[in-house]
Amino acid sequence: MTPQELQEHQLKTQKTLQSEVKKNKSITLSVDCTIFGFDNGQLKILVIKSDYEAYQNQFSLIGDLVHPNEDTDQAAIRILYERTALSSIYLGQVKTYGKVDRHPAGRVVTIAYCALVNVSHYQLSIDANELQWINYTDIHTMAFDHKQIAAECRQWLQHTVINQPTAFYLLPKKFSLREVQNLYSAILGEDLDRRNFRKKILSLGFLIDINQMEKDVTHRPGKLYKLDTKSKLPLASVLK
Amino acid sequence: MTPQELQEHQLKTQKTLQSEVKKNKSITLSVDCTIFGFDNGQLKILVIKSDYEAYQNQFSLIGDLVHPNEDTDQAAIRILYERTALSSIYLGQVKTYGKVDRHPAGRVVTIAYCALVNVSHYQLSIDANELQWINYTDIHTMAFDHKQIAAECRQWLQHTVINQPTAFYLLPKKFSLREVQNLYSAILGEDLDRRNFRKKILSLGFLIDINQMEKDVTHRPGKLYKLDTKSKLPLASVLK
DNA sequence: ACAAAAGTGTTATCTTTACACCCATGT
DNA sequence: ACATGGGTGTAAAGATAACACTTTTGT
Repeated sequence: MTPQELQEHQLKTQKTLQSEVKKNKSITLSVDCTIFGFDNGQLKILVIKSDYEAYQNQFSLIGDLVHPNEDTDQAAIRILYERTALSSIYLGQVKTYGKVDRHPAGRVVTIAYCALVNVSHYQLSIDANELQWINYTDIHTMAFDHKQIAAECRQWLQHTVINQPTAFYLLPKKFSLREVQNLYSAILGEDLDRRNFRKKILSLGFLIDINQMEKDVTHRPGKLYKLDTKSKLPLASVLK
Repeated sequence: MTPQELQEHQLKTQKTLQSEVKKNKSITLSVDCTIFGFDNGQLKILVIKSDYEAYQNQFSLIGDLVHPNEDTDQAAIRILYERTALSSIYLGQVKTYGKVDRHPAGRVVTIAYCALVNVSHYQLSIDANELQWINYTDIHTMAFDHKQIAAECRQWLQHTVINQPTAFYLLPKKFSLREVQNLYSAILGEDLDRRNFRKKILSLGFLIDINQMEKDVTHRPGKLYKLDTKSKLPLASVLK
């Protein structure tokens, strides 16, 4: 999809959602994705300005209705692809939100997914889509129940990264240990002891020293590492 | 609801589900509960014989459609109440299953919940409902994707009981440490060292020695304990 | 020279595991 | 008397946490 097509699609989707929901006498199902990125030492999420009157000027997560002939996991993959043109991402289902009054347009139950993308791979169509990255810590209010959803996705992310090497989806292919530590620190929301962190992360055995050094840093360059591809990341169950 | 009413409700539900789904052009939403119990040293789940031709003589989980004007959490509470007449149970949402072809009647997306009930409180309407408890380890096949759902609920249970004192919902109010250990052992699927287990569980500080002993056991009676009600169990987020 | 982060080990504390004997009750 | 599980402590191993100095690079 070109940026133009994306924009048209998006406008159509957002304009028609309300009427689609209203004419549906039963329950409408949607997917909302909390898309995390990491840039400049900050944990970010990708959001869009809501076009609902009731939520004017508030941000909402990236979502869409699930098509009747589409797996819900596939809907999450589609939504991400439409917005980021990335297909190599980590996707996990987090929780389903089903309160009767959670959506002003009618009865919409939404399945929340968490997505991890590498911001340096992601360059596309932000302007065309009016999407933007905001610091997770800068979120004060969001449209619908999206603040709660984002918060639970963040908790999910915290659990995930301490059990599996999934955080690396947020980093470029090559990275220094400092970047890894800053990332974990941002996700977990706490400072980490540098020596202990390095010992620990190296002892887990999935980082490979690629014999290169950082460049263009204003201090002593650190070694660069990559993730051991043999250490089979659990490439999102939903992407299997 | 009386057992008779329950039975009528159930028959109606099961007969009409197929047509309700078929006449719905969009997506139908259901809730399926994996209801765990603990009896005779065995981890059990409550199941019902499927009345779908394709799944004749196979067991299925207890579930129902979500009503259009009903929170999904409330639907889970309702389903449990209809089947067990218990409202003091632990309920947690586990995962949503949304494959297009997962249900023979059409497009049904189901939200899986895990429920923990105290079998000794539960006496009601099993015959009337054709419900039965089966050993978790005896499950070989189930209708639909229910075997997978039950397996993921079991994993969820394993994670839950090692992080929170939720397992006690499966026990009577008074219990011996042996019963607690057997329960954990059944849930986790591994043997546990008796001395270490006792030290650990007592050190967590939520068990209270009630100065009573077991009766009617064929060996030296053990002390009985109860759960400290001050240790605020996270009474299922969905039950708040 | 200075600022900034890289790189590196040791010690104390806590947690986990492994393991064996005597005791109380019912049959 | 015997069978069954109750009740108890200690030592070794492993994991975690706290902590400071020298080195390399860019400005």
